Formats: sequence, C-alpha cells, structure tokens
Amino acid sequence: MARDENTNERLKAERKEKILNGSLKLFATRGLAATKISDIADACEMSQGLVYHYYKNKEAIFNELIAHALNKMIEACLWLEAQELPVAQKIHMAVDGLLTLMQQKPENAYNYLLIAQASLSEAIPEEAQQLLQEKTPLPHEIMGRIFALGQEEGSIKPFPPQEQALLFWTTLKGLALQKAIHGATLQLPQTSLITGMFLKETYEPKPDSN
Amino acid sequence: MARDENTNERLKAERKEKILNGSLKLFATRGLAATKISDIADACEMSQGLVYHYYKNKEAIFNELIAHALNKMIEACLWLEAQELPVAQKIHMAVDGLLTLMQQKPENAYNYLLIAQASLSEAIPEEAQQLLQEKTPLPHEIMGRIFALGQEEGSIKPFPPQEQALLFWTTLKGLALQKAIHGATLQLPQTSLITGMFLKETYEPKPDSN
DNA sequence: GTCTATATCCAGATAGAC
DNA sequence: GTCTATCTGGATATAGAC
Repeated sequence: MARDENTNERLKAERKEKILNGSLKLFATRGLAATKISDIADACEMSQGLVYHYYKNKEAIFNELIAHALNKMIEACLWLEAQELPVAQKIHMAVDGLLTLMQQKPENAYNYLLIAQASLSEAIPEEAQQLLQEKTPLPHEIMGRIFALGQEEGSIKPFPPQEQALLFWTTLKGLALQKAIHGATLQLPQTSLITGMFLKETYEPKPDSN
Repeated sequence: MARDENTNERLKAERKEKILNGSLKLFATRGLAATKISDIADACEMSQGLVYHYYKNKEAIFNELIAHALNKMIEACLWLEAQELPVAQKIHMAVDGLLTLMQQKPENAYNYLLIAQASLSEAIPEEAQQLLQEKTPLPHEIMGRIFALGQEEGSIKPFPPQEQALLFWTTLKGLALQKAIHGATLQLPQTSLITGMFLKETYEPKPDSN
C-alpha cells in the first residue's frame, strides 16, 4: 500500500517536472500572456486536459517556475559568499562561471530570462509579483556584502558596494538575455572585460599545476 | 480645399501620435500579448472602435512603435559618432547622458524597455522581428567603431571593440529596464563606475568656466 | 470622425468517457 | 491518469448609427 502510494507520488512529481521543463522555455522566450496552454501541452507531448490535471491553471505553473528560478539564484549567491577565497577571485569565478554556463548550456540561461521577462512585465500573477519583490533584493544584498568585503581587502574599486552589486546583476542578466535570444551567433565578452568594472587589478587565475 | 486637406492630415497625424504615446507605456511595461486594445483606448481616452479607425490592428501600432524606437536609438548613435571629441569624452557623455535621461524622465526609457521587451520575446509580429534583426546591429557597430578609434587614441582598454560595444549596450539597456521597473526607488550607479569598463583612466569633465 | 452595439474567434478551463 | 469534446468568457475586430 505505502509502496504504491510512494510510486504514485514519484510519478506525479515526474509529470509535474516534465510540465515545468516544457513550459520554462516557452514562458522565458514568449512571456506569460503569449504562451498558450496548448503550446505547453504540445511541448510536453500530452493533452491539454492533462495539464490541468496537474496544475490548476497557467498561472500556477508560472508561479512555480518563478519560485524555482529565484531560489536557484539565491542559492548560488549564498554558495559564492560562503567560499573562503579572496574577493577578487570570487568575482572572477562568478563572472567566469556564469559566462561559461551561458556559453555551454544556453538553456540554463532560461531561468534568468524568465526572471527578466517577469520582472519587466507588470502583467504577471500577484503571487509571482510578490515573490519577485521579496526575493530579488537578496542577490543584490549578498553581492553588495561581497564587494564591501573586497574593499576592505583592497582589491575592489572604491565605489558604493550597492551600486556595484546593481551593475553586476544588470550586466550579467543582460548578457544572459542576449545569449538566450541570439544563441550561437553571439560571441560573449571575456571575463576580465566585465570584472574590470570592479577589480582594481585584473585577477589572473593560476594555471593548474598538475 | 488644399488647406482643409492639410488640416485633416495634421489632425489625423496628431491622433495617431496620441495613440502611439498612449500605447508605448503599455506595450513597454506589459508586453504585446498582455496589452488589450481596450487598455489602449482607455489610456488614450477614446473608444475602442476609434483606435481601429487609425490602425488596422494591435500589431500595426506595435510595429510603428518599434520602428520609431529603433530609429531614435540609431540617430542618437550617429550623432554621437559625428561629434568631434576625444573618444574618452564621448563615452563619458553617452553614459552620463543616458543615466541622466533615465533619472529625470523615466518615461524616456520606455523606448528602450519596449525594444528590450520585444527582443526578448519571440511572440512578436513578423514585421517587428525583421526590423529588430535588421536594425539592432547598427548601434552595436557604431559603438564598436567608436571604441576602436579610442584604442588608436590610446584612451580605451585593449579589448575587442565588438565585445565592448555589446557590453556597453547590454549594461545600459539593463539599467534602463531596472529603472523603468523600480522607478524612483532605484538609485542608479555613477557614470565612472560604468565607464571604468572601457576607459583606461577616468574621464574628468572640465568644470564649466563661465 | 466618433461612438455603441455586435459578431466572431480563440484560448482557458471543465466534463465525462475510457 | 489520460484523452476528446465541449462550454464559457473575454478580446479582437466590424457594422452601423450619429
């Protein structure tokens, strides 16, 4: 009995997962209003009715995606902050990591694209709007703390850390958008061009010594 | 006779203008699909039917707005390029000018917001899509030329000019978005923080000497 | 030119068979 | 759980009076 229920639960979760995966790209590239449930059903290779079996409506799917994207972003920031490294190296890592991610798996940028879409549109569900308002500041604050620390260390330029954090995110998000839209065509800039906004001196990663 | 026709033409043009003005904000902040004709009619304080008297449909309005926004952007670039000034000063002027514009009249950022909305959504009319594809590269090329010139002059950092142009635009567009969304709340960064990406040394504007 | 009323269409959501 | 068929609502677009 209990086993069957567990299996069912798992299957249900997998289905929901499938719907989320299928709809992420659609919402991210077309927006909420322009994405039809029938599009989602097609993308997931299931019937329109079945989508409603798992989600109450279109907004519910959208909200869950937003929540997920925001959480991933915050997690990544916290992870970065927790690393025991000089700030210059952290910034380099963060920028380089994000650029590489965009380069290799543009679909990983869909989360950013989704957030961008959502935050620049007023036509989104109440719940998503609240989530955004509540959680967007966090990544900014965390990066602000990191920049402030870097100024104490002496490696970061002496601008207000909050401004630096703002610029950090707008720049990276902007690039993620460009990349997600133009795909392979777009040649992303090199890491040090971006880090040059923040670092007094270019951080030179040590060559691997093995 | 001819005078009446002229007057009519002018009135007609004014009406169309009114519709464009009213719908720009809506399209920019909500997107094409989420903007209803009735919203536009309300914003322009005219009836729904009258909107259709001047424009065939929603897409026609949208297309005209996109064309207009792109042209303004290109004009601004060409103007900048034509100035006879050291490149360092041009870059400073451009960034400073755009930041000031966003600060003082956020609604002037709607054009950028519209373009951003449009370019990150695949759900836009064929015509708008073509316009974007055709005309978006121009501002990038122009800024690329300016950066290349600056490298000859020795004031610009030796990164590939195209990468610099890309970064220039994504950063400024990104800020325009943030500003348009968060309005007065958002404190924009200072000019030199951004120009630091490009300039070898901070450009110090000469104090007015009158 | 401008409005109101209405036709048409299409997407969201539900019902019910399997 | 999954599908097909259907209902319903709302938005686009048109018709026609003034």
